[in-house]
Amino acid sequence: MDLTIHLARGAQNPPEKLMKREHWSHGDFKRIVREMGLKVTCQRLAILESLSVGRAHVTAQEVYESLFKQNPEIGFATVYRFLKKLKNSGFVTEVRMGGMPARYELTPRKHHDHLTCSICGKIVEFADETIEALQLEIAKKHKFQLTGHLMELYGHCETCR
Amino acid sequence: MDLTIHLARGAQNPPEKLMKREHWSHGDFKRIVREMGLKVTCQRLAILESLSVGRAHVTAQEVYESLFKQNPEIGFATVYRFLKKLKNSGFVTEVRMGGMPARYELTPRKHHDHLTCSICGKIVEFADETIEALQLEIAKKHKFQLTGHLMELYGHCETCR
DNA sequence: TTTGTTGCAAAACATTTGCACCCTG
DNA sequence: CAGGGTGCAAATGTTTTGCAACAAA
Repeated sequence: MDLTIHLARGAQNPPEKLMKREHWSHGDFKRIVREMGLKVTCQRLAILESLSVGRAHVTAQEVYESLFKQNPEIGFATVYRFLKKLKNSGFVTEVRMGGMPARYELTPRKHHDHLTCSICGKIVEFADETIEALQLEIAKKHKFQLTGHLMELYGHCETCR
Repeated sequence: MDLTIHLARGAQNPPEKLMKREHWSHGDFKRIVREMGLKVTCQRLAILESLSVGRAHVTAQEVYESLFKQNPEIGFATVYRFLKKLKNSGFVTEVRMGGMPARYELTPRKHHDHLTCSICGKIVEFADETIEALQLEIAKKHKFQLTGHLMELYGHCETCR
């Protein structure tokens, strides 16, 4: 049973020292790829670059298109393949909304959940200590050891109402 | 952008009197279809029948296959089309796990969320008023009108630890 | 009779995979 | 130079749609 997709927190976490930085340099990206036991290629660096500069929550297609504009010598298979590896290593987090294409973000240093407008797709990040605590309690009550959770709120944003 | 699939609660709810029953008769199904403003056909009744007897959380393909065995005169387009209408009317709830095909169940009468063991797959249902209230507050703070939510907790159950 | 519904086949869509070539380590 | 990584194209799997025939109201 593979539930890693759901783990907004939990799952494997990347090494602390790499996740501490707020902004990323070319060198960090190389280190990340090596850390994963993979070969460093310019495509992989470009994918990481693209994830770090654009706005969060991009689809694989969006990553591919933004890279294609700069250098048409890239295939979407590479994007999908590397994104999947990044997800499995915990460096990126995959978020899915219904039947929509998956969206990716560099795994945030501090945990948060999402509030999504179901009309325009706008995403607001939030964190709520109390809810986190209550979740732990619920797990404890049922004698579960909590390893992760998924919480997404859906609604209509101010401009779409 | 359609996210109604996520609405574990919220969205349009079916008329109370129809949701009160624990078991369904042929007559109930007819009433449900009429309630939705649609024509009553044997395909639609068969789909509802299939949802009510089998185990919960079936895929559209599973519904189609089970109906096809009894009567090969049915197309999957019909299943998908009616399932979507049932979902929009709130009579069935769609659940998605990662990239897997959508699964459907007759909308449960009382709202709950799930605590899942990621080792053995055991599912515990729970409801927490406080969390529900906090979610409403979070939405309000960001000027969203909350229409639904998705909350799944993952962990290891007592026996799997 | 009128309008909604059906099955079929084809399209749409996101994602994965096979393969010959290429590049990193 | 060995083994992974790449782009391309084709395959996959789910869901949607166009359409002519058809059936419920």
